[in-house]
Amino acid sequence: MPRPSRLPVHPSELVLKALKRSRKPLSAYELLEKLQQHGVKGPPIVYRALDGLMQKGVVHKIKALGTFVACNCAKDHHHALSVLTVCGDCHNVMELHDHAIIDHLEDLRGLGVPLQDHAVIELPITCEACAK
Amino acid sequence: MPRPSRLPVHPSELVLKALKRSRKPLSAYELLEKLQQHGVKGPPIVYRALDGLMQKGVVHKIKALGTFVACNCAKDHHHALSVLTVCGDCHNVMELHDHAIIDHLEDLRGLGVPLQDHAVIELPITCEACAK
DNA sequence: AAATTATTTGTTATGTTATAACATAACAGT
DNA sequence: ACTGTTATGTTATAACATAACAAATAATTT
Repeated sequence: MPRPSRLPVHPSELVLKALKRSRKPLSAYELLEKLQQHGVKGPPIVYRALDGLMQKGVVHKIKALGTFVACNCAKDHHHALSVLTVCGDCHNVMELHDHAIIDHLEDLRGLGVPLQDHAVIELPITCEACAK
Repeated sequence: MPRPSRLPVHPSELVLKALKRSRKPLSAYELLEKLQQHGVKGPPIVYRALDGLMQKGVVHKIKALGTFVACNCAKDHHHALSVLTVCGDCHNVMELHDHAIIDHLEDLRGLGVPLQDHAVIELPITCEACAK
């Protein structure tokens, strides 16, 4: 039996690039499908890559949908908090960078809510397009 | 009003009671297991009951955990917004009834965020016990 | 450098959460 | 009681996630 070969490119690079190319959030299995052509074989590889990227804060999980997005912040720009809107109708996701909003949510700490560092807050909305 | 069911008791009653009895959020499959003795046979019955209860606003889904809780508000007390804290460590969930916090989150609308009616906002926290 | 150990990466199998698809029973209006 | 509609029951499967193990790389000791 031939020895199994390692992947030519590191999984987390592949995953991050795929997420950046995608305009919408992707599920782990959508990522897997896309990356199979690059030799990625199973879910654990994708999930481990996602875990690492989430710890670095460059990828967020959308819990409402079970999908993942690349953070589209400027590279060296670290929020204490990430804020995502999720439309309940069309499931579109947007990351908000408006500091008025981010700071407003940070203010919850002052009201006694011990928010996690680098917390990701999902706001269930009805987007303008779906409101009509 | 739900329609009579072939089961001795209507599924949504069974589900709601089970959730109220439980001190912690339950998954649909935990509910199923508990309710099998009452004749509930499959996941869809549980999920449909949960959907109905969520529409009425008496049950919330914790998306971060894939579990469900009974709203412990006063019966006739309807929030425009529900706020849950979820500890990332111990996964404890609490529903907040502090109006300072609820109103603060409502204020997001004034900042241009078209929050859904009866939106459920999950706040990722580290609870006091786990902070140590 | 070789041997030892720890860590990471790859793979298989399985666990968990949720819904599709279809069948049947209850109600409303005729 | 027939028929259309909707709620409910059932089976099967889709979608999401991780446990457990194997193999390879990296780090550490000798």
